[in-house]
Amino acid sequence: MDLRHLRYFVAVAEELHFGRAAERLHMAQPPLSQQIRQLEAELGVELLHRTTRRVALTEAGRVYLDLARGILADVDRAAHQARLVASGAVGHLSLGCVGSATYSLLPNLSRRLSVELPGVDFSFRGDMLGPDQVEALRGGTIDVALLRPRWPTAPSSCTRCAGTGCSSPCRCTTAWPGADGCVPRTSRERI
Amino acid sequence: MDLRHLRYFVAVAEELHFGRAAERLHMAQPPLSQQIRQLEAELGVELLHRTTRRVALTEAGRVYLDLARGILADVDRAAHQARLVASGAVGHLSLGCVGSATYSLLPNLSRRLSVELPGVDFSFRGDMLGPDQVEALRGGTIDVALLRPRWPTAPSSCTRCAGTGCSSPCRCTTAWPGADGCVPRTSRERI
DNA sequence: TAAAAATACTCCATAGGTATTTTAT
DNA sequence: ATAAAATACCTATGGAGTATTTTTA
Repeated sequence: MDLRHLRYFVAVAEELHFGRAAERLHMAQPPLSQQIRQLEAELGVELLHRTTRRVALTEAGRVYLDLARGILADVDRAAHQARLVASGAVGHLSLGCVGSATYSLLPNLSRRLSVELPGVDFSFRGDMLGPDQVEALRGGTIDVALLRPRWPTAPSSCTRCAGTGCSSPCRCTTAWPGADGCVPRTSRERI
Repeated sequence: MDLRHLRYFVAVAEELHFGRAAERLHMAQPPLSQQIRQLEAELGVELLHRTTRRVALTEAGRVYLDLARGILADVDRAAHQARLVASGAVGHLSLGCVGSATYSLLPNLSRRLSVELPGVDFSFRGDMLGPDQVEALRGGTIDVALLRPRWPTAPSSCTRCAGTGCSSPCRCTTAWPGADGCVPRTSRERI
């Protein structure tokens, strides 16, 4: 059973004439007759009652025509939907957010995202720690992490941040005396 | 685009492994890869992100998987439904009924039909004349006509029934003297 | 290095075409 | 007598198989 069978059947059922249906399908009449017979054989049901002079839908044919049309439309819709999701216009997106930005940044961000990407269903998780967000990103729990970037060359020997990057007031003066100020850009600057 | 593409994609998406999916589909791995590539090309969408070591659904793939499963289920349901209708267990049936039986016979009949064929949606037209029922049968307005059978050899020269058959009290004594009683079986007897 | 997907090719099943016959009006 | 579906047979596209290469963890 193929979509081809459904397409052919719909054409014949709409034309009620194998010749015209074949023309509409850009094919010859005999293979069309064959495919319809094949469909009926697979279903074990006569969909079209035909003499050489008249083609008519059976009751089962009428019901199947309706369902076949729906299926063909669904196939098109599915393709369209997949393209929409791939383009990013619709879908789900989960954002993780570090504690300090949860109440300052997130409300405005979420409002603006909803306007710019109305097809996307956003979910936000606030008050997450940096390492937890990395973990969640890896595991797929969140798609986007909002966190402070680690100071590029911050060493794990830093006694204050242990290499994960220091937050605003810290300049690593005691922890990392060699650095010329460990002040990361804030999340706000990145957006 | 074929149902084959959907079936193959569902198998790969469920196994997340081309080799195992091919095995499940009783085919070799290379043609399966080809068909998936072909599906993706037709959609213009990457459904599966794959390296040689890992196969993962994309977001679009997840959405399409859901829709594809639904479509495949609908195809099966449509076949099943067509078989049910062809078997007579479900569908529509329209009965025409002659005037005299409309109030005596029809109520019991409809009640019993609803019980015996619960899947069938009956509609009844009462108070129809014999010739109108024949007309409606031919035109497909009704599927079954309930009427009095014409007396097998009743001549159209009968001045009472004009050949359509006489009703109960008539014995054609004046109209058709040669006959030995023109008493048709009643509709009740036929059921 | 090994497991697994991709590539390259070959083959054959079957969808589709052509010619003809059958059938119902 | 004619229009249209069915039948018979042929062709060729493309789906599936086998062997091999490529890739990444």
